[in-house]
Amino acid sequence: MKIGELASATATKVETVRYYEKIGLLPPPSRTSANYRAYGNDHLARLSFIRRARDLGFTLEAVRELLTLSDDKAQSCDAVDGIARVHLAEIDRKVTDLTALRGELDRIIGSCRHGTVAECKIIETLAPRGN
Amino acid sequence: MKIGELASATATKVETVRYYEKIGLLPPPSRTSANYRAYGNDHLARLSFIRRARDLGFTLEAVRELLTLSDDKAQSCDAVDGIARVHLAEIDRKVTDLTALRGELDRIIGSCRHGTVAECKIIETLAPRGN
DNA sequence: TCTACACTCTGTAGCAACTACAGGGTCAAG
DNA sequence: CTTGACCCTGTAGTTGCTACAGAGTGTAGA
Repeated sequence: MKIGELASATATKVETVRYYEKIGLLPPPSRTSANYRAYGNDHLARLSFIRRARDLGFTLEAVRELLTLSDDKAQSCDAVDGIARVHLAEIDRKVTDLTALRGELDRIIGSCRHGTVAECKIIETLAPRGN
Repeated sequence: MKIGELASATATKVETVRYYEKIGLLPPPSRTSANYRAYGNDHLARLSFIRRARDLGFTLEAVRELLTLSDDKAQSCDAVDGIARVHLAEIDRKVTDLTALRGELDRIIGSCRHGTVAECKIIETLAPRGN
């Protein structure tokens, strides 16, 4: 499989595949005589794993750990569970923050009377001291 | 006012203040004989505005536009309102995405039976083809 | 007066996670 | 035999800072 095929099979850009190789997330494949990368099914599986984890919002560092863990089949699953739980907590924090932000922004926008900038409540809110 | 005072008055790092100057968000202040930056109240007001907008999640590009708009007091407030609404929509999108993500991650974590990695449902979910 | 320490200066490099070239080489179809 | 789609390497850009390095300055205490 050439890099373009691998990329489209995993909805990844070609540059991203090369990037993953460069940072050691995807092992370097063998090369054709023309120096093209030649991928096998193991690469496809690994890249699918990476993409799926990324889609779930895991950082590349977390993905790296998950990959390492998934290679040691005999080990306990708890480390995997731990990484996922930390990530879940992080998402919860972000949702909370964004929701609070959303509320404030909504309030500010609601105060807009569509007059001139001089009377603009949005600008006023941003510059509490009258600017 | 020296840069350190301005920075602590606005809960900003000194490097960030210099960065805002470099990208043209904060006008270059006059200098003391020792080449130290000397800020006035206008700088304080402008930096406060920037920080507040950043806290509300506006990008620096949006902040730049808001600053430009706030300088033209006679203009209509609608452009300001528009920027804020676009930003609100963006936040809504993020919250929606994160909430969906959260649900999926929660489901995955809930399926963990705390056995070995070989039977790990989390890993299995990430690598649909059995890895 | 000396000296220690906190502050300031410029300039550059680093972070995450890609993305986008530039400037070349390769391959298959028509 | 040429056109176009691919592939290669390497570097620089993105956002919004943050962290140095290596220098100068200002001030308070001994």
